[in-house]
Parts: sequence; C-alpha cells; structure tokens
Amino acid sequence: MTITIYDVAREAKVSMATVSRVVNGNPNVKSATRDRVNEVIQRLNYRPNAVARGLASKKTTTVGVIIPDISNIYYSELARGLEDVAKMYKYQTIISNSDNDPVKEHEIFNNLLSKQVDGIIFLGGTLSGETLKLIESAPVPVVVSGTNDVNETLPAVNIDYYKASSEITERLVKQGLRRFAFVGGGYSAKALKDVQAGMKAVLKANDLTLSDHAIYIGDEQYRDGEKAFSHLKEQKPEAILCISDEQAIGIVHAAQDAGLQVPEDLQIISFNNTRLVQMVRPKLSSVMQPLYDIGAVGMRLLTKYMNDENIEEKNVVLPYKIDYRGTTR
Amino acid sequence: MTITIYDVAREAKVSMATVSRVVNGNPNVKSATRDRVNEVIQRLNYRPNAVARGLASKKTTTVGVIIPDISNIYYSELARGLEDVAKMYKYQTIISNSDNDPVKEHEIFNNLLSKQVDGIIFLGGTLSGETLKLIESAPVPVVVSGTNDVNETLPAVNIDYYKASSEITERLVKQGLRRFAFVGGGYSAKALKDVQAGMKAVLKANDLTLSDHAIYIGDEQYRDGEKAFSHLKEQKPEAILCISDEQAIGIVHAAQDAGLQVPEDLQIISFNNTRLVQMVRPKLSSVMQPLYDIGAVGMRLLTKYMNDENIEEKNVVLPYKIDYRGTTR
DNA sequence: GTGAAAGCGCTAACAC
DNA sequence: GTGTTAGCGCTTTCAC
Repeated sequence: MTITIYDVAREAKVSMATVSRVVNGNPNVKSATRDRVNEVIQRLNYRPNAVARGLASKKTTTVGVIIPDISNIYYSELARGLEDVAKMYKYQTIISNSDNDPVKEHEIFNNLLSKQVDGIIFLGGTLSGETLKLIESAPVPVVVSGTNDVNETLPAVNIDYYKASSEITERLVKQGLRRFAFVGGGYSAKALKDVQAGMKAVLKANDLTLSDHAIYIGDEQYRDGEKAFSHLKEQKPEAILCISDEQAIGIVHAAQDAGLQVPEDLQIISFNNTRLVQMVRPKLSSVMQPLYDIGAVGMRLLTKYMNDENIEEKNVVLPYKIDYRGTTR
Repeated sequence: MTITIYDVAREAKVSMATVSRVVNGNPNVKSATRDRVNEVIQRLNYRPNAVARGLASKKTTTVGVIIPDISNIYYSELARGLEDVAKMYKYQTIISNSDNDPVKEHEIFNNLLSKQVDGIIFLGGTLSGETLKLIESAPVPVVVSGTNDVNETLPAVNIDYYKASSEITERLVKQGLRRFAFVGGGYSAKALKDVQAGMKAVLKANDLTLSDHAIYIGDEQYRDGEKAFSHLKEQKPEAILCISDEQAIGIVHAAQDAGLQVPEDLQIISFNNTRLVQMVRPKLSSVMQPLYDIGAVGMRLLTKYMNDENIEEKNVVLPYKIDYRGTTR
C-alpha cells in the first residue's frame, strides 16, 4: 500500500541502507547509484516516513511552542517570526495555547515531550514556579521568548523593559507631570515588574511616587482598558504607561468618552507595539519592540542548543525604540 | 536512560502488552494489576513515546494546519478555535504559514504527510489548482475553513458571503446610493467572488453597475487601504464593501484625511469582523463572521473524518449577522 | 561504496 | 485477564 524505503531499494536494486544514504544526502554513494535511486524515488513517489525516522534516529525535527494565546496579536507576531526561522532550519512547530495557565502548561509540556520534540520554545507569559521546574528538568532544550524567570537563568530573548520605562518616565517628568499610573496584565510578569521598577526609580529620583492606587492589573484586552480607566480616573493621572496596546487603546477611548483630551489632559504610551498602534487615531505612542525578531531570535537560539552549537550569549537583549506618536506630547 | 514500556513491565512483573493496555485504558485488565502498573508508571515517571506509538499504530494524533499568515488577526482567530477543538479531541496541531503561496503550500503538504499527520486543515486563502489536486489526492482527510474550491466539492466551513453582500447592498441602494466600490485582497478567492457577485446581482436589479474601475484588489493590509482609497477616489464612491478589516480601517482614515466625512460622505463596511472593528472610531460596520467557530467547526469536521464518524453535511455554512456600526448610516 | 542486521519503543493479533 | 511475538519504516553500526 504505502511505499517504503524497502520498495525503493528493491526497484533500484540496492540495499535500504543505500536508499537511506541517498535520502539523507550522505556523500558516500556513487553518483550513478544515486541517480538510479533518485529516479526510482521519483517514479514511485516515495515519501520518507518521518515517524519511523524519528524512532530510529531519536530526532523528530519538530519543536514545541507553548504560547498563551495565538489569537492575541502580540503573540501571533512572535509566532510568525519563530515559525519562519524554524522552517528555515527544517523544523516543524507544534503550537499549543496555554492561556498562561500552569495546569495547561504542564499538560502541554508532557504532550510535547511524549511527541519527542527536539526542543521547546516558551512564549511570553508569566513563568510559574511549577512551570519553571518543568523547564529546568526537561530532557530537551527550552528557550523562553518575551519573558524570563526572576533570576534570569534561562536561555531567553527580551528587550530591556526597565530602561525603556525609565526613559519614558524621565521624559514625562521633565514635561512637569506629577501623577503617573501603570496598567498591566497577567500575561507578562517580567514586563510588569521591570516597567514598574523603571517608573518607580525615576519617580523616586524626582521625589514622586507610584502609589498602589495608581496601578491596575487586568487581562490586557480592549474592554479591560475601559475598566482600567474607570479604576484610575479618581487619581487623575497625567500619564499612563500600559503594557498592552489593546488595553491602551481602550483607555484612550474611555478617556475621550469621559471628556478628556488625549494627549493634552492625559498621555498614554504602551509597550507591545503591535500593528494596532498605527490603526487608531490618535496613533498610539509606544515602545517599538521587535516582535517578529523576538520570536525569530528565540527560535534561532533554540536551534543552536538543539545542534550543540556554541552559545555566546544565552540571555539575548534586543534593541528597542520609543515612538512618541499621537497619544503623548 | 530513557525509560520504556519494557522497564515498566519488568518492574511491575507483567508483560509489555499489559502495560500497553493500562496506558491505553483497555478495560481487559484486572484492577489489582492496573493499580500495580500505574504505581510503577508513577514511580518511574514513565512517559509513553508517541513516536513509537505512531509507528506501530499508524496514528499520530497530530493534525496539520496550513494557514496563510498566523500574524494576521483574522487567521489567528480561526487558529485559536481550531486548536481548542483539536485539544479537546486529544490532537496536537502542526501549524505552518503558507503566505497563500502554492509553492510553499506544496512543500508544507509534503512535510505534513511525511510526518504522518492524521488529517489536514487548510485555512482561508485562495485554492490554486495545484493545491486543489494535492488536497484531492491526499491519503488523509483534508477540510478547508474560510474558503472552498469553485465547485464547492471539498469538506468546508464558511458563511454565505453572497447573501451577506446582497443584504448590505440592498440596504445601501434603498438609501439612494448609486456609486459603489469593492475592495478585496488576494487571500480569499471565495469571499472575493461571492461578495462581488452579491453586489452585482443587487445592483443590476436596480439598474446600477459595479464597474471594473470601482474594484480594487490589494493585499488586505492597513496601508493597502490607503492605496485602495486613492485608487478609487476619482469614482467618488458613496459606499465601499471591503473584505478585510485592516484595509477598511485604512480606507476610513485615508478618506478622513482627504476631508471626507464617514459615514456621511462615504460608507464603509467590512467582512472579516476581527476584534479590530471595535477598536477604531468610528467603529467599523461589518459582517459578523463567527471566526472562532469557523476554525472550531472545521476541526470538528476533520475529527469526524479521521474517526470515520457519520458526516451529515460536508459543506457547512455558518450563520452571520451584520452589524451596522459607525461607518454606515 | 555498499549491504546485512540489529534495533528504536510501541501496538496488535493471537494464543493460552 | 495476560503473555508472546511479529512487525511498523527507518537509521546506524559494522563488515566487506
């Protein structure tokens, strides 16, 4: 029925070992033999069985991707970068949504390992202690993109949230602003922590503070931005730093609906830099993270681990820019 | 090193067949034996090798997903629906971006089949003749979501674009509009064809026409919407029907920048209904496609094929609603 | 440069 | 209810 390496061998009058060599590009084959085998492969329309190969060679050329939510435009952009690089290196990607839920992450992890993936890439999200243990004890390399554990011990790729946040806060303080707020979500503990730390450091240096009342943590959705605004409005913030673009856009609209002028009365800047920032008016000011690259570089790093290449730097920090568009002065 | 079914069998003093039965939930095992085996599995932290299982059973519980571009918010929404259902039925998904390029599609197809996926789901996009052949000759079931071939012979899930388009056009004509335009993109031949057909039928019935000058086909991106507007503006359309939300938003902004009032001078309505429609002001009028469901139902259909369940209807048409928001009167 | 043969870890008859 | 055995389709020594 399905045609196997054995059929090809018989037709080409060689052993299966030779067919295997041809298929795998092993140079130790006389070119006449090679041609003959290739002709038969062509004629029989032979397609190597990757499952059998995986069992025999203990390599599946498959990598697992654990992603909070592929329908989130921020993560889907990472996923695209990562898949392109995977393809470049001949890997397929099994993608699974975790909703950043440690229980689901655990399940996915087990499924992936059971499928004998050659490596795993863990995207964004918060690293629970349990998940961290899973990663550390995994029999295959794991790279995290867009987050890291608190001790930054994992192979990871990120931008410097702390620095970006400091820069922004610095600028706003220089404009004379005094009341700041922060809005984040459950997805990205690292961004959450670093952005707040950056703000607080600069504010403190200027005898200002970020009170707990000026911090809102939600779910990073558009609707949640509206909630964030109504939660924060009594504080009368003059500027809000917000992790998620969707949330930020929700805040802009909620503020406008409440009669505020953006950016005159309230400045807003976000950190995710998805394509959304260009699609709203006023255009959203944001930290330009190289999303595609964060995914791509993460996968490249993973390929290095999988092929035992030399790793110069396991904690990659990618450059960012800050684009002050319409929602800041 | 890695622990196998054989190790478990030895430790539990049973045969590997019995371990296999326990692992696969076969009821023909005495519960005392089952408990003993499970205890050993637990203790040894045994994890079945899905690759070996796949080779032996000829089932991989893996499905392939061919998607034009996962970073496109429209497709990523489909992908999420599909993956959730796949997970529900214990399948993993290998996701690959095709950019709707027949050459890449061919490659992906071969990779997927080589990996012995149990089924393939083909998302959106245009079905080239070559790809159609690939699908028809595939050794595993294939379903398409969000598109179909011209003859509608494939297992597919869609909405009725023709009907939606007719309804919209009807309404606009009743308002007294006379100059219509259409904007589409290369991704979705079916939507492209059906929406135009729906428009044309209604226009014709009202002694109106959709001239070729009033049709713009681009790449469905935000920037492309701006191009579309400058291409169409000489026709002074009073209403534009547009497949993609991003494109439609680009048109809205371009029109506003050109001094037009939306919807007073120009009405715009789109068909993709991604979350974007809510995130712009004025809110974009659109056909509310059940994106998540199109993906989910597609995967459900595929599971039916893979498990030889009875198929009542292989060409599923899902309901839609039309939401007239801020960009129409 | 090529072939023979032994697995990879599991499932699926089949026998008992 | 449980064990034995023969593969699944390939890679990988090891000979020659």
